[in-house]
Amino acid sequence: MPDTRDIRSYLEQLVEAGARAAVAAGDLPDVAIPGASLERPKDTANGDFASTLPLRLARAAMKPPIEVAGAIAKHIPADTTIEPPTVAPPGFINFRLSTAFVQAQVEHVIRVGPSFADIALGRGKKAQVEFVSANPTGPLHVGNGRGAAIGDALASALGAAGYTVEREYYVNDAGTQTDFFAETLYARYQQLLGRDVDIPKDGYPGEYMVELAQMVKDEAGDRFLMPEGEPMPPALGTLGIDLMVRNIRATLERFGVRYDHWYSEKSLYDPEGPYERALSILREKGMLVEREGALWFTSSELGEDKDNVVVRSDGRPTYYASDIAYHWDKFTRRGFDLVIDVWGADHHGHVSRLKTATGAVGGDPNALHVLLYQLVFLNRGGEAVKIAKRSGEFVKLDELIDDVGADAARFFFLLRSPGAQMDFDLDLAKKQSSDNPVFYVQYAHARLCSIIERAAEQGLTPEGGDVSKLTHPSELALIREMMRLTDVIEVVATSFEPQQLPHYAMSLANAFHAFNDAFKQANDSSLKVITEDVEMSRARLRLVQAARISLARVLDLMGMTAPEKM
RNA sequence: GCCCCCGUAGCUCAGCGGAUAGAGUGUCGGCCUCCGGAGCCGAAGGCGCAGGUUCGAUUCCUGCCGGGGGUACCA
Repeated sequence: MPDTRDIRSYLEQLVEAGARAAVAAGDLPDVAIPGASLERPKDTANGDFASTLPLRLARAAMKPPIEVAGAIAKHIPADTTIEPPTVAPPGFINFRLSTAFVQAQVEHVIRVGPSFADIALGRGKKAQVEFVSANPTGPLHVGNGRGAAIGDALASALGAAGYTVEREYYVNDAGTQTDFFAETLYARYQQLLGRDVDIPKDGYPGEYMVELAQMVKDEAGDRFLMPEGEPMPPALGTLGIDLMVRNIRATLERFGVRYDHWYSEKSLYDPEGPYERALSILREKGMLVEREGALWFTSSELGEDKDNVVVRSDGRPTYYASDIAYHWDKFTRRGFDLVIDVWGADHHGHVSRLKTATGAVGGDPNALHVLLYQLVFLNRGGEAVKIAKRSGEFVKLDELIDDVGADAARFFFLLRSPGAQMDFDLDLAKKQSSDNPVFYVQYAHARLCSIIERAAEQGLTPEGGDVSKLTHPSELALIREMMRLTDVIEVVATSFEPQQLPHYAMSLANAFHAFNDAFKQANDSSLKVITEDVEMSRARLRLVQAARISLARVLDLMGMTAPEKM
């Protein structure tokens, strides 16, 4: 007997068996069967699953699709998991799961508990999701929050899909921007100590740099102050980066994101490290040439629109070189089977050449997925707010968390597909905080908990409940909605677009609310979970328990809390 | 110029080759002697334009028109 996890493939086998039997019986000409083509009808009136195989087969079989459907349906073996399949124009074969099968899924959910809806898609494979990875030259802004919500949920979904997943933050603690950051910090630091200096032209004008300088001064006094005209002490830059990374890490923890690795860009340049290894591979392949004093990767020979500099004329490696080394490390040294980089859309010009270079140093470009999320346009009551980091004016992720909370912010970010630009009205987000859809979902979870608690006060528990008593349409609809989580996880883990999660969560919460209020609609108190009928109550409590498990699972995948009370 | 993303309900967005295009919010109309109304039920309202592929296109392809982003020896 299949369960929620494998019902789809089970039905596919039934369809294919039916098609083969139809051919064997002479009801269909001997044509190639392209697979069951099973999908979920939008309208539940058409059943739980539908096969469009007849529509695809019609031409080759030289019969109208509806006749093909009839021929196949006739030969689909009788089975306890489904009702007899029906045929619908223009040529669908519709399947409705048997009530007994649907009811049995309540027990399935309770049995597997927190791992409900896990699938085997990525079993035995290692996946890495790298996300946020903002330069540690300033606090995280709202746009970084979108990347954090997307990357973390994606990692969770991949985990549910069977992958061994690592979350990684790539810390840009080397390179040009780091130098500008250090010089700005030193300028601010000198200003605090009474020196009349300007911050560098390409530096970071934000007010937070003054606060950072103040922190340094508080801790170290004037220890980093050099005589006028002398260069700044390198240790100050390192300290500044460390403080910033700590700040970023704290923000992400407030946001509910935990990384497995914080990968230092600087470490790429260790002796015999990824940088040396990756560049030597390119050199051996004859893909590095010197021109105009710089070292170029001849990427145009691999189909890129131009060559790209990997080592500047002053001898320092470019960001591109770092990324080549970094991705060599991901694939060759660490052996990930699937690598996902979550980037802001402003980096999109970099995608193609990164894939090309990754392939050139021995990685698998097809296993590298760069997920671009479009920028977040902030406004306050309709007036645009710039988030350009270097102008110094941006809204911090911390402020957003203060305003609307981590759960609401995450839910909101996930709701939009990464590829769509999103408007975020900060005033509205604050105002809406009580009727934000996030509360709708969490409220459903809290009520599920409170029903179980209320029942327990009356000595009622789900134990021993007989799920075959669950026959009301709202009960069966709720179970069917729970079962759909398996599909959702598969879609997210293969499309890498996590917006399905919040949409599903709302749908599941709605199915619960409808179930929970059914007695009001029908004006029939015997439809309540807790009624005089003890056996009925136990059965419904069993359903409530399973629904709670399902809803908690989606919330967890989205990185949100599942409150027992609100 | 070239490249990428997006034009779906008043607004913010799902839907990614199938049967009557969905949700939230907003508007209108119902439902509390209720296990928490932060709820439920119902109504009105939409695929930028033009071709093409297909049995079938909101979905894939081409062009056009809008909006945004990229096109550094920045990251």
